[in-house]
Amino acid sequence: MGGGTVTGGRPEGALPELPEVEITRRHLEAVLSGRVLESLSLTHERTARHNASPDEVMTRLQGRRVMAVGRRGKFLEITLDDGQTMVTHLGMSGRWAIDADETIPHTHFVARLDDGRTVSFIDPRTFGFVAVYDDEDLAGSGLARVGPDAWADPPDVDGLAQSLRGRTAPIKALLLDQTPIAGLGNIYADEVLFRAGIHPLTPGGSLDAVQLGSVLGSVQDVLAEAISNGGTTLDDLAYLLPDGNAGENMMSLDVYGRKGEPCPRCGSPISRIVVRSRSTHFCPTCQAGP
DNA sequence: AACGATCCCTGTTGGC
DNA sequence: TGCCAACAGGGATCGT
Repeated sequence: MGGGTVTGGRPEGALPELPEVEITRRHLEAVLSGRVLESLSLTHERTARHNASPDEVMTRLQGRRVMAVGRRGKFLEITLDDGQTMVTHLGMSGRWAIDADETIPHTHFVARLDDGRTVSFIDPRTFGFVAVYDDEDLAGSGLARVGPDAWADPPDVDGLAQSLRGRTAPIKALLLDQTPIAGLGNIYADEVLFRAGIHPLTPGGSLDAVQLGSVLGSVQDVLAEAISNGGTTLDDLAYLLPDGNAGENMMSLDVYGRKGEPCPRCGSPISRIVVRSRSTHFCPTCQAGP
């Protein structure tokens, strides 16, 4: 067990990426849509860091009705009835829980709804946040810099080619950048490149149309599988779905966290390198070097 | 502009 | 056994 550590060559911990955020969105949508936020409790300064203070967040949310729960990349956008938007990001260790025990450690935010239910934000490492924006705030926020959603609004080959043109950074780094395509994190970026047969250090701008098509197809395959499996829980104490269950996608990971294990396609030992300070797993045979 | 480095943060672990 | 440095990573920010 453990958060973000390596044991026996297998990293553990929670890494909320697009599938985990999408599953969270669906749960929150079911509970929040049409409901009024009656009472708020935001008890951690850092969780409110995108606003002036926790008090400001609570005041601006108080009494608002939820109109819609959307998602772009790994950001959740909760549209309110007065034109404001509540934006939340799970960071590394954040999760939303429904009707949870409010004494769970690292519970930084609780909203009680007009039907008596509650939604809680639990985030040990506080990389996540809860923010309230008006339109002007939103335009200057991190959400405004996020590119097309990898699942709901994926770019086509020409669009991706255009955003990668001339880029010399490794494709792994560009997949994590959230600008060319939004929603992939460290796990699924590695899985996508494995399925596409592309070495993670390949300069992004050097990929041809066939390779970009393969990347985009792999993105859809990897995300569809992860969502249908309920997301990836690497650690039964870390990432949990809002209903408290664990995702079952870990068994479907081909390369992430499998350094030294045989490639599921060719049997070569999986390699681990570091790209942009992020652990990167690939098959040296199936993903020939740049 | 593009790219890389640095920082934030905490639970867990491996080394001593 | 116990202490503690090292490690994991998304996004913001800054320097080159």
